[in-house]
Amino acid sequence: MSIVKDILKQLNTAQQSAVAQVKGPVLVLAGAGSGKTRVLTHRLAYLIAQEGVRPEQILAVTFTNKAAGEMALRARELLNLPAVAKRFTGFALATPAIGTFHSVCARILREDIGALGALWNGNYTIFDGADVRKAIKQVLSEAQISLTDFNPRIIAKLLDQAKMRLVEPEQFLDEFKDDLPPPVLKIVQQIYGHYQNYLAEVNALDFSDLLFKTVLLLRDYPLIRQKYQNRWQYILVDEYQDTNYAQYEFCRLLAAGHQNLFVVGDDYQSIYGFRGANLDNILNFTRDYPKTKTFLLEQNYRSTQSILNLANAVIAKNRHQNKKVLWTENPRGVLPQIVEVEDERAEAEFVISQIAKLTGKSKSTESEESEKRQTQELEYEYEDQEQCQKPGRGGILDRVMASRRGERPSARLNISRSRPVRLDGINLNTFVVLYRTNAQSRALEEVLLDWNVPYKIIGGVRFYERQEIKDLLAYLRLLANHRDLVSLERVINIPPRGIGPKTWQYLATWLRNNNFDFAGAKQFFGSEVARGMAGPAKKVLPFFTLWSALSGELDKLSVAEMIIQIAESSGYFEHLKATQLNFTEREENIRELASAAVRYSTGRGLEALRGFLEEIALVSDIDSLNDQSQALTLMTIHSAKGLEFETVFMVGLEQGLLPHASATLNPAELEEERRLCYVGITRARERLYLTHTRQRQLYGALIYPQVSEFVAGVDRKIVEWVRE
DNA sequence: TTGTATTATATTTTT
DNA sequence: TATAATACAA
Ligand SMILES: Nc1ncnc2c1ncn2[C@@H]1O[C@H](COP(=O)(O)OP(=O)(O)OP(=O)(O)O)[C@@H](O)[C@H]1O
Repeated sequence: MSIVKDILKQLNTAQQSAVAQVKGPVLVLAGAGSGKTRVLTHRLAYLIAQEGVRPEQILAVTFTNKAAGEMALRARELLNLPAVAKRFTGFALATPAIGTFHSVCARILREDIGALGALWNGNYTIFDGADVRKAIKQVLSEAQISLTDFNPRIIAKLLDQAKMRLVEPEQFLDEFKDDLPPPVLKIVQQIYGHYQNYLAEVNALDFSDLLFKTVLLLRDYPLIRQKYQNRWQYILVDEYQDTNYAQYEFCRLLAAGHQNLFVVGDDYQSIYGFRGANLDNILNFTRDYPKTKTFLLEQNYRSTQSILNLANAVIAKNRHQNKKVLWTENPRGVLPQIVEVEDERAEAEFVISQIAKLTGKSKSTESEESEKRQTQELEYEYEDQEQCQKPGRGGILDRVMASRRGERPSARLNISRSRPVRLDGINLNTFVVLYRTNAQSRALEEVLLDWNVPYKIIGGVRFYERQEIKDLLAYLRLLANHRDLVSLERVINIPPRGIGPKTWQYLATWLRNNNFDFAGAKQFFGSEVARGMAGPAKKVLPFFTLWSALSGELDKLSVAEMIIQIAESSGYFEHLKATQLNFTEREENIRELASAAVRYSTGRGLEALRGFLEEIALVSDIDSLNDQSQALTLMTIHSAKGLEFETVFMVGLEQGLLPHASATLNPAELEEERRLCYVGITRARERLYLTHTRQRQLYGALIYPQVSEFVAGVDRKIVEWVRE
């Protein structure tokens, strides 16, 4: 069969053997850029084309939604199927289930959470961190526990850890006795129990619950377990080194029968320890699955020899890891540079001037020298320029950034050595700036703005976290799940209806005592008002009238229409106009939310609404990254996982930043920081610049950092040390 | 109840 | 340094 041949043709022999190992557990353990993701994608296609596996029998788990989309697209290409724009939105026939752990679990729970016998149903709301903290506060105040003694942030973190370790409230005392002193332990356990009850009452789940509850379903309910074990005969998992215990159990339970579990990963790249990732999942895979066939991929296709040399030198200092060989046939390339600059602004200016030099837009002598050093790969950058001129349709974030950039389509630069340089016509997408903390993006942003360089920031304050967006989403969430008290509290007085804490307490209690009967509430408060009763009834009645009108229209309107309908009929737009100086911008954002809804689906009713809300709850900023919009991308090293760029700038290579100050004492955390450094370095295909400053503004104070211990003292044969 | 002013507080990475 | 929590006046 020629399709199968084509699939295998694009792989080396080691990759081919891994792809063709159809049955049983398979571990692909390999370094950065060795084609792990490629192997996973090709295996997906291979199973269908060669083995005749029905697509819907395959589950592929990726680390981001974006990776899921790309994998689906690539697999269809390999199978000669026409591309479809549609995303994976359910467990459809004739398509494999491809998604993140969270999105796959969210869908399982939509179908089956009712089986748990608690108050949750398929319309559940997904709580983000802010919602969780509000819920915890509510629980604390009900239990009369002092907020100052038990910081909701810290509680949230503990409960998150518990769930990632599959610890239920009853087991909390045993499992966390080494982590907390006894009196605290006892109280946190109580809070945990109350919190879970509260979530059930308001029909909500937090991020960790998505996995936690799914694993409980699979573990304790044989019929459900069998259903999914039969549904997915083949399970593929990318980035396995960053799975936590709950995810490990999820895979183990699903694969328990057929054992067709195919995982790929790189222990050098485990960087999500703070999210419960357990390196031992991958290191002990062969012990947990004795029949495992292991494949090592040792050829790197991404980076130049010079970049790999540095990467290997950095990671060699770690102890808790498998030894791996990584080589490449790629050209030696230019040496990575470690550049010392004055401060964080100079850091940003270095990035800009270096881009100008590399793309030959500068006439300065330095740039000619550096041009001479370049390898021939630069050529195709120029070819790409023309095609990439038009700014892409892009996601929400692109639009937001574009509007922030204003009307200036081209970038005019003044390099510090005074010659004006234009950066237009340059494909900025081949560059990326990586940093350890989001806060570092601020200085970069300022300088880029000064110099009119188009940029986009991944992470930080996200579009969906803007106030007006959260307000509108709260209305939508309430329509999908009217028990969601956290959303109700948010919108009950927006726009202002004269409802403060007292009336809110009264209303919340009434609803909880009356089974969240909104129709009943409207009647009850209506009759109170009719009887001429003063007090809360008069204030809350308009809200219930609004709610009943909106929910009556749910089936008639698309999500986008509903968004506008809410903003208009609730008086939200007017409220913005009356109270906000930048109300046009905020109104624009709301209309942009509506466009996002259209892009998701034009369907009507609860089903469409639920899907849209789920999508929004689970998107990460990185999902909006596309290569069409012409802008320099800035992101954390964490977000860059799995990506590659021709030129990478890593900024802030300093003690205290990378490794981060909070990790320098603990050897395990220090190793994770070093892996983070390794991940950053190995994103680069051709050129790599690591910068560090002589002085930097940190939390208001001026500090004089040392160069990062990860690169300090690296041989001049491996890196070029530069002082600006 | 609402809006503003002051003060405290924590500043790593994210689904 | 920013944001959140709190206090107080209108
Ligand atoms: N056999 C091959 N022939 C040519 N190019 C390949 C081959 N295998 C992988 N590549 C290329 O190497 C690069 C890295 O591949 P991929 O992203 O799959 O690696 P990875 O191991 O998942 O990397 P990482 O662990 O860093 O995320 C990609 O550009 C890919 O197209």
